Amino acid sequence: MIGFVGLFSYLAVNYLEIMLKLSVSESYERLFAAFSQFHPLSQELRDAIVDHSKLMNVAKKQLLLSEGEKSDKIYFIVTGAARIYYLNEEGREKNTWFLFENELVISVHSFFASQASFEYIKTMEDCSLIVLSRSRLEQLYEKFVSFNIIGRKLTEYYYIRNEAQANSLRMHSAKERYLQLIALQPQILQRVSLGHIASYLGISAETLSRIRSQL
Amino acid sequence: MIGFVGLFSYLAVNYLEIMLKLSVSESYERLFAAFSQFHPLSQELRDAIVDHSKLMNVAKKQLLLSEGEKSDKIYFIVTGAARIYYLNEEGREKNTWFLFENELVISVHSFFASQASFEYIKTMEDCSLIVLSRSRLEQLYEKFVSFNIIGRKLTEYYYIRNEAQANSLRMHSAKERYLQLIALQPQILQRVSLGHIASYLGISAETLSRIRSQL
DNA sequence: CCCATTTTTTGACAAAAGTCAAAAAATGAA
DNA sequence: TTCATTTTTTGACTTTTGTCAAAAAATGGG
Repeated sequence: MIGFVGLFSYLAVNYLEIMLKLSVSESYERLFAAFSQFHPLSQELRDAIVDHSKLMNVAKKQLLLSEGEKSDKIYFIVTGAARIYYLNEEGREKNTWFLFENELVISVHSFFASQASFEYIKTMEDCSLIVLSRSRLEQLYEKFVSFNIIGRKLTEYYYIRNEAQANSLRMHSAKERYLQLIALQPQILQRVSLGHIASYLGISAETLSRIRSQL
Repeated sequence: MIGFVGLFSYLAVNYLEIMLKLSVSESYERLFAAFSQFHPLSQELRDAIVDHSKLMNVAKKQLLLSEGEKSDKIYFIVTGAARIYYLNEEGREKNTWFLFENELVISVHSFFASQASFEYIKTMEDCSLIVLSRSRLEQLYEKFVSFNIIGRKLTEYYYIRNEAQANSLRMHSAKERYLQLIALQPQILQRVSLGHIASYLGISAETLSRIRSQL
């Protein structure tokens, strides 16, 4: 009897996963939707993007980039979540970004400047990702000049977010940063542990716990 | 006798200023040199940039942007220096960037996102600036699609710098940030007061003074 | 459902940096 | 050069956040 229940729940989980899994074309539709917010994409460009990239599934807690490597891939998260972190002097992980579905993931310093990375990228959940190598991306920029419009605007968009985060670290106390986070991204609390959130906010887990207890 | 000395030194200063002042074409050559590091510029594009922009001289301590305004101009510093700052809750100026010759100046949040600015831009020295409005810049992007390549790469370049600064604030102590600054930009100490540098490093002037005294 | 593992909380104390006030030093306009 | 103004330094004390250790709570694989 227990065997049957076990088998049933196993099948049910797989069924759920199949239900949640997007087809290849649905996945690319999401990428194109994200890109076309900035500038329309020709069918030819869409086809070239599909040709040059690949869709892959990655389990949770898998490294997409390690310190010392050169980041030569850009990821679009179709489903799932990832985080970017570095190791401080004592070897503790410090998160700098959390990224979710419909967002692009790179290590900025490493990818844009072709330098060895000082940061790590790791999935936080099972992910479906569209992966494009740096060289393939550059080929697309060369072949489709108007793709540079999208590239420019996407870069501007992530730049703004980066600035906002940097300014938040400069301008606000730990408590204000936490309140800002739950006001602007409340879903993050459902998907990310408090320890990870604390390091993202630039504070210790203990300090975050104390901030939360006095609210 | 004192009158003559005074007159002489007055003339000498003016002579120096004239010597240092660049002609219009020399000024634009500097802009083009900065841009062509990323991608060659056609003569047609160069002409259009000259047509769409203007060269202006601004005295030191003049505001280029105030809080609440929409930043709709991008500045290229031909000569001089500027700083970006915001006012904290107590109304104190906090510097976020120092910018010098051959660098572009915008308020990222305001310019890219067309939002009212929370920051100020002020010259720190007499400046010679090339000014381009946002709408003119967009016209250039539309008319010269390949200009988007330059725009994209420039945005990537400043994005990297912004990330590096944000990471420096996150990863290093006040003392480390100061040592990094004098290692990487020693000239900054000659041109910017310690009070301004302290707020740029995210510390009080007193803390910077103590860091310096114990070196 | 259970137990090992991970995460979060709490307490006591330490370290880093801020604040305020006053003195010292540097700057710059007449 | 001189004097007023601005900038920098110094001392005493406070605040914020970090660290270490241990307990409590939550999670998740078998």
